[in-house]
Amino acid sequence: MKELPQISTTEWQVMKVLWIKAPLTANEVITEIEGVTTWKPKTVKTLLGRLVKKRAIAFNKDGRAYVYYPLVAEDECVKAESHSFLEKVFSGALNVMFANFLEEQKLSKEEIDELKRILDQKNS
Amino acid sequence: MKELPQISTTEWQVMKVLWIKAPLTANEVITEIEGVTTWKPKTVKTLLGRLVKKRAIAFNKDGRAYVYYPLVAEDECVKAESHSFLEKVFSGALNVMFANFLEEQKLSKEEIDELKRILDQKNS
DNA sequence: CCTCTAAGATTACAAGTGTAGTATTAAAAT
DNA sequence: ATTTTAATACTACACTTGTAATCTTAGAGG
Repeated sequence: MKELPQISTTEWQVMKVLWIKAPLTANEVITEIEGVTTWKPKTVKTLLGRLVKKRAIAFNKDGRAYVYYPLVAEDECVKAESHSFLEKVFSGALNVMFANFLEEQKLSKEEIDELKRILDQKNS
Repeated sequence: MKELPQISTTEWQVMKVLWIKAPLTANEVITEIEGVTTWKPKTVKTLLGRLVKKRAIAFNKDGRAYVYYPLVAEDECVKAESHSFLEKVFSGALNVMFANFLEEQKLSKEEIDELKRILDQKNS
């Protein structure tokens, strides 16, 4: 189990496209990101650079261009973020968190049924 | 519906004691916090000052001492934080988030049953 | 009244973040 | 071979955050 770097909110958006579509060149990442944000290309490059420095991603050279890929696993990062959030907001109380989300959010019948299926599986 | 200030991780700890026990003097907050962290008293005072500046809390004077109380509601803040987290990590996909938490975390049978009860209520 | 204490106010300071712009340089085009 | 392009590298810059220390001042104690 490795040390996970701290990944900021904007960096998460970059990681998410890399987790789904890596390997990607900087320009491909920029194209993907432009669908979702209003960031300038240079901003995305900065984020890629910072993620490299943090060792969250790495690249291979293809001529003058870099082709990026993740070094950290998505589920590890998701787990770490989730833990932080749960601690920060709910002091670790998972059931309180669930109850809260279920209160606030509207779920379709299908989603509710899916969650109940998951719970049933856990129960056995 | 008011604008919620940005509340940092450390500031959340202070807010949590105020939400539970306000009104509290700075020293009372410090005492509460000392049970949970290793922060120096001055650190807590800084956080109280920042929260006042952000208008997350306010105070009344009692002689030379300030007595603090929250200006923002806990459930509003919880909701906002939860939304940010859900967006950042799960791109807003609530069911994915649930499934993930249920995968990772261990829940007692009682907790699972409680969640199912909540789900049943939502379903009707 | 004067002194000391302790409360709040101000200052510190490096690292991280959001959001790019400018500089350098290698490769593509002509 | 020289010019142009465009990719990466460096620089910017204000704000937030974590983590306090020092300064100022109003009461508490004598």
